[in-house]
This record gives sequence, C-alpha cells and structure tokens, in this order.
Amino acid sequence: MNIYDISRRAGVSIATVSRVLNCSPHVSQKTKERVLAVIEEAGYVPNAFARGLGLNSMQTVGLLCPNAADPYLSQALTYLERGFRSHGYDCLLACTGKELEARAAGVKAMKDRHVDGLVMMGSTFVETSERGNHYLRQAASTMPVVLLNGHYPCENVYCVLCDDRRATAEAAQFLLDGGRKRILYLYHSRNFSGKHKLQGYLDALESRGLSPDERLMRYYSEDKMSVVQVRDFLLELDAEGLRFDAVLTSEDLLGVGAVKYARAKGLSVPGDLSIVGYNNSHLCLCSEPELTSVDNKLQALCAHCVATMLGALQGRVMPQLTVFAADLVRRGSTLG
Amino acid sequence: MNIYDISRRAGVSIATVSRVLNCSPHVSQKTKERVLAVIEEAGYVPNAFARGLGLNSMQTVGLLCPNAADPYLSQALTYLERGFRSHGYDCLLACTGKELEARAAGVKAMKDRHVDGLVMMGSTFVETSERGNHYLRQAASTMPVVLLNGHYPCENVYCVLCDDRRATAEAAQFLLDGGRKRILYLYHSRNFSGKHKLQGYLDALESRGLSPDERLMRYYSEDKMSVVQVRDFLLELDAEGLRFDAVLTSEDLLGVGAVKYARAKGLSVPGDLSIVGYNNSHLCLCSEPELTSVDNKLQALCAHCVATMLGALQGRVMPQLTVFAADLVRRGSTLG
DNA sequence: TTGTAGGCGTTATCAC
DNA sequence: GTGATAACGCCTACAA
Repeated sequence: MNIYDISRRAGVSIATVSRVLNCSPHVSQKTKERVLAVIEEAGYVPNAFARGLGLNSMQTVGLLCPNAADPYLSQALTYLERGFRSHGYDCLLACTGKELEARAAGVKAMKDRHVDGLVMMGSTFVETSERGNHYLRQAASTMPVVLLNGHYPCENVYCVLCDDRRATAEAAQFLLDGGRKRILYLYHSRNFSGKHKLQGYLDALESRGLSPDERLMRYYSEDKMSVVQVRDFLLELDAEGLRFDAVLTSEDLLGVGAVKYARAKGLSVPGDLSIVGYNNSHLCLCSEPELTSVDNKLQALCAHCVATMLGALQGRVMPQLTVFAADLVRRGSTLG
Repeated sequence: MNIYDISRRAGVSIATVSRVLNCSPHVSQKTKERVLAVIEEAGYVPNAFARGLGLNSMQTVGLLCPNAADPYLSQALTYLERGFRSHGYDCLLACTGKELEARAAGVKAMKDRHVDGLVMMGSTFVETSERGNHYLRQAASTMPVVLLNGHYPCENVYCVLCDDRRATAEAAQFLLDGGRKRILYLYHSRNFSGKHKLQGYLDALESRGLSPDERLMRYYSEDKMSVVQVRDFLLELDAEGLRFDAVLTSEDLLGVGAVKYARAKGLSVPGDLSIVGYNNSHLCLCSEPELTSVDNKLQALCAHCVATMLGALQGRVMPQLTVFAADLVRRGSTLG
C-alpha cells in the first residue's frame, strides 16, 4: 500500500495525494475529502523511510544520556521523551556512559542517522579541556544541540541549566545560619556543574566571613556508586579524625549515604549532623529522616529544552543560555 | 557526499562501492582496499534514510516503557539500550504510561516508523481481557515483539520473565518459617504479573496449612506513588484495627513505605515487623534497615531479551517463553 | 569480478 | 487546482 495505490483509488495523481498528506492549501475541498476518505479506508500511512529520504528528516531527536538508570536522569528522560513526542518527534536513545570516547561515538551514531537535533543530558558532556569538546562543536555544526544542565558557549549549542552555584551557596548559608560551623562538602563530579557547586560552597563561606578548609571539601565517586560505599567513605574520614557538623552534597545519593553514616556512628540527624542533598529526587523521601535537598526544577528545565529544540528546528532565534533558579526543599535532615 | 562521489573517486561503479559497504564477497581484494581508502579519506557514511528505504529497515528496535522514571524500568532501559547498541541496533524510546490507549498509540508510532522489533517493558502491557490485547497481536503481526516480564502466548511474541509466583511464595514461606503469623501482602498491580505474585502468596499460606485472610491482601497504587503515601496507607489500615507482623510487597517502593510506617508507629524492624520488597532495586539500600528483597535477575532478563530479539530478527527459531528463577536477597528488614 | 539499470516511496518543480 | 516527472541515495538482479 503506497501513494500510487491511494492515487489510483481516489482517481487523482500522486502529487495530489502528497499535497493532501502535507496539508498543502492548493487542493480543492472536494478532492481533499475524497482522498482523505480513501486514505482512511485503506489505513494508509506514508512510508517513513521514503519520507525521510525526501525531506532529509524523520522527525527524530537524539537523547544522549550517560546513564539512564540514574534517578535524576531517568526522570529527565521521561520528561524529554514525553515532551518531544507530544510535538510529533520521536526520540532515539543512547546511554553512553561517562567516557569521552563513548559519548563521541554516541554523537556520531546520531549524526549518521540524520537525527534532527541532539539533547545531551547532564553536565558530563562538557569537558574542561577545549580539545575534549571537539565532538560537541562538531555535533553542533550539523544540528542544534541542547545541553541539559551543561554550559558551553558555541554556535548552535543551547544551554538550559539551573544556577547550581547560587543554589549550593544558599544551601550552605542555610546550614551556617542554622548554627553549623563545619560543613563537609561532598561532591561526585569535577566537571562544569561540579565546579560551580563547589564555588557556591566557597561563596557561602566567604559571605559569612569564614575561610575554607581543604579537608572539608571531598570528592567521592565510583562507577556504580552505592549508598553503602558513601557511608563507608564518610566513616573513613571520621576515622581519620575529620570533624564536621553538617554534610552538603552534590547529589541525593551522597546525602542518603551521609544519613547512613550518621546512623552507623550513632549520631542524631539533624541534632548532631545536618545533611543536605541535591536534585530533590525520590531518594529524599526514602531516607530517615527525609532529606533536605536542592530542587533544581528538572521538569521546567526539560520543558524548556524541548521548547528550545523545537524553536531551533523551526529556524527561530533561540537563547543560547537559559538559567533557572533552584529551591531548597527543607525536610527532616536539617534543623529549622 | 554520496555513493556516486565515492565511485567516481575510486574509479569504480556505485555497485562496487555498495558491495564493499555491504561486505559482499564478490569483490577483489585490490578494489576493495582502494574503495575503502577513498571512503575513509572522504569520511563517507551511507545515507541512513536511503538505506532504510532500500532495505526496509534502519536497524532500530522500539522500546516501550510505561514510565522510564521508575527505578526498575530505567535500569532495564539501560541494559536493553546498551545490549542492542552493542549489536548495531539503535533504540527508539516511547514512554507510554499505563493507559491502554497510549500504549496502543506507542505501538502504532513504532510501526509507522518501520521499527525492526519491539520490546515492551513490564507486565502492564498485557491486559487481562483478550480484547485489550488486540494491539499486541497486531504489533506481532508486523514484527517480533519481546515481552520483558510479561506473558502472552501468541505467534511472534517472545516472553522473557521471572517466576514471580514462585519467588513470592518463597519469600512468604521465608517469613512464615521465621515465625511470622500474619503477613500483609501489599501489591500495586492486578495485571498478569500482579496476579501471579498474589497467587504465590496464597501458595505459601497453603503450603504451611494456613488459610488466607482477605483483609491481609491489599491493593494500593497511585499514579505518582510516593513512599509517604504508602506509609499513610498502612497507618490507615492500622487505625482500622488490622494487625500484622510482616509486610510482603510487590515492589520495593511499597517496602520502603512499610519501613516508614514502622518508624511512624514506633515499631522495630525486623523485631516487631518483617518487611520484604520486590525487585532488589537501589531503594533497598536507602532504607534503614536495608530492605530484604526479591532479586528478579533484571540484567539476565534484559540480556535474554536482546538475544531473543536478535535471533528472531535473523529468522532463527526462538523460544516463546523463557523463565528465570528469582533470588531472595536477605537484608536487615527481616529476621535471620 | 564488475557495471548497468530499475526499483524503493516520497517530495517538489514544473507545466497546464 | 491538478498532473507528469525528476530528484533523494541506496540496493540488487541481471548482464557483461
């Protein structure tokens, strides 16, 4: 069943059928109805490949995700996919992991398939070295690229992100103003977003006239990070003699690990130790007490990613950078 | 840059270029090398749309997922995508939700794009009524369909699942043999898998000479279910006077909710109340104490889904049903 | 072993 | 408003 069959049954040429399919205005109402009736009756759907060949597009966007099993990213994935689908775009998924090579391979795969646009989820896609971002520039030379929670100033790259620096600063200030003296900042990423969060932590210290202590700024990350590992890492720090009365983290999982640590040490939360997570994921509600966390407005970010991509695909002028403000959601793991 | 450009540069016909690209054996080593060199130098990649049109395939499988934000399904998504990609297949994603209509729409979208095969993730895709499975049969009439954790005997439908009935029975027996008398069975789904789990619970009671109590078999489900809601639901049951010394659940989230309930009531876990989850997701490690849970071998299931799909696509004869056995992973939420 | 030519199903550009 | 017809870029008999 192809366009010729339809044209024959409707007694018109394939050009007319094509016009009807593409809502061309140059078709009389009568023929249009007749053709539509035939299409309906035959259950005809235009061949997507042929259409793709002609239009050089199959209405598809590529979603690049380091790890779709991550609670935060999987939530983003859902928002993005639903958003694009509701606007007639299908989504091709690639779980690339964090390695540069694999990410570049993912981009190439999408490019080879002539995807209309690309969304890169999470700040891991932006390298600190310019050389490492070559693949990104290259991708953007072919199609619009939207960076969810990433920042990279480049033609045809659109950045949608949350003000992590400020959010982290506000969270730290909240802890300090609540009487905490020594905040352990626990982070899992050294990329763009990771650096900004760390800077926010430093901002907060400075704003309160405190000087930073290197020992209180700790990086911890594993390929398959588990709550238990995080707990054990904190127990090690404790065994080394490090003292702190609050833990501020760059991810909820780290925060949950801190709660576990407190329990293992017999510390009361938030009495002896205040804990703040990041992302406001469903993990926050699983821990006991529930985790205070930074809500970085994922749904709004994703909606904006979709809108930006659609705009770019329509050739409209879109902002290169859109920044949302985060909220601190206070729960049982902090005082007040 | 197309196949003509390459043929010209290499001084051969497009047929020869095509043969080289498709690894046809009927090409001399010399020309093959020459053509490959040109292709390499030009950075040529065959147009995917044209190729799709000719072969009626773009090496793509559709992944239908009720909700990619679900921890269990997002993990499955990652396994499946990586598996297919490593075998040269790209994955198109559709987050359909649980509504029949939306699922059917998802199937249609995939069909219209001429996806090579379809994986439906989770038992929600199989309806209890035969009429509701029409869309499934129809999908299978066009392409192989693999059901992850679903069961539906039908030509061209391949079911890969875990023996939920037996797993649930063993979990319940474990609780009974540990001295528990009244196990509350809390479940969130009434579909095929849900029914089987419930039956497993009943099997266990019967095997220990106990008669079931309707009040101890409770259904609870919300669109966006949260741990807190589950806790409150159990508090309600408690307020109604229902008594139980163990909670067996059909999903980890429900189990975590039960832990929350215990804490709210001041009950000790597992002293006063034993709790068992299902899926062995990362939620298990977040709760305190950690949740005993049924490990239903997701990775193995997904690997098998991929292998089955690939086999079916190659026209090999594949088993219609593959069943894996689950494991009970014992943690702090149960005695012993 | 290699080349020629027709087909895949659309869209788009012309005439009429 | 409608109809031929040439792209689009590849695959694949069939011929040489």
